[in-house]
Amino acid sequence: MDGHEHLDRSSGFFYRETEGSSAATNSSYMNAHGITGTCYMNADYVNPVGVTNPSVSGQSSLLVAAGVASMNPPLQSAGPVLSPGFGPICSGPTPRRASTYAKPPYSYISLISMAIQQSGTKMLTLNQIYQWIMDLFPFYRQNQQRWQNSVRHSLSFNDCFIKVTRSKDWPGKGSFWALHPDSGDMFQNGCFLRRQKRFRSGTKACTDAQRSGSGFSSSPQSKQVHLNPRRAEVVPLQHYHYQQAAHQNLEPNHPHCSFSHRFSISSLMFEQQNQTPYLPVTYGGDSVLSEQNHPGSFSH
DNA sequence: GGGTGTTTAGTAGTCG
DNA sequence: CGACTACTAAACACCC
Repeated sequence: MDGHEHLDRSSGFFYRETEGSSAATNSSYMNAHGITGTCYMNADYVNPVGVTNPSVSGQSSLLVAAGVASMNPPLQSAGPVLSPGFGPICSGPTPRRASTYAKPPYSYISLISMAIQQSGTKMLTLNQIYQWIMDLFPFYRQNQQRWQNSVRHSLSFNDCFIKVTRSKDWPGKGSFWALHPDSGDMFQNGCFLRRQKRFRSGTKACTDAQRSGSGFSSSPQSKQVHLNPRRAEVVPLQHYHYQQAAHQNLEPNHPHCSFSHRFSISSLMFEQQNQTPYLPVTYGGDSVLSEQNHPGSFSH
């Protein structure tokens, strides 16, 4: 954190201290209650700066569905900041333009999960995850060393992420990272704001047999699988993820998910499939999604 | 050498 | 209040 920006994980709101305010953590909560600071809602997370490709609308719809952003964030609005379709979120006394980007209300685990899930191959390299996060959330274009360290830590530390090592036939830097097949119910109601429970590999029902025949061979003592690009091109795991997601918490009609949360991946997928084609955002010619079928071709 | 991956430690917020 | 979760920092090893 910057020491000036604070996330209220319970509400999903992000608070920014006014200039000159103390960096002490206590003051942030005074701000959160509207005493001295300004409350920003989701529409402030993504800024169109650097977005020049009109195809961004597709991604915008996805983000709006997630409650993340409008591509026209009310940075200069004088009244209460509105969340798209959800009414006033916070009515701080002196809303002011954000000098920097607000931190998204997602944990790193959420961000990584979203990046992986929305990728065509359901697995990304570390650098691809970095890029996805930075492309969607300008906040993360700063202090990269700090949050990228946290991302690496999250990938290693959390059992919900599995490392897919490259085969010798597929050389390159770094491994691919995928979601554990049984990690689908981590997020309450599919909401990415906060995990319902921590995924632990000890509870996993995914066996080596499930992975066998899919191009993956599992290392029994680690959360590592091996990718054989000749054999399966990760498609089976991809399907497995889709089915897992669709029939677990990601399905709006699932008994454990009686509503479609606006921060849920189901909302993202619904928007993507039924409203606006999910076109890649292009920054400097690099496409976030253009390499969906070519995970190894993503380079920056 | 830089990127990647692992691990440990400390701190803080959330939840039951 | 304790357990859990998340974030951050740091150190270290490995690999391309």
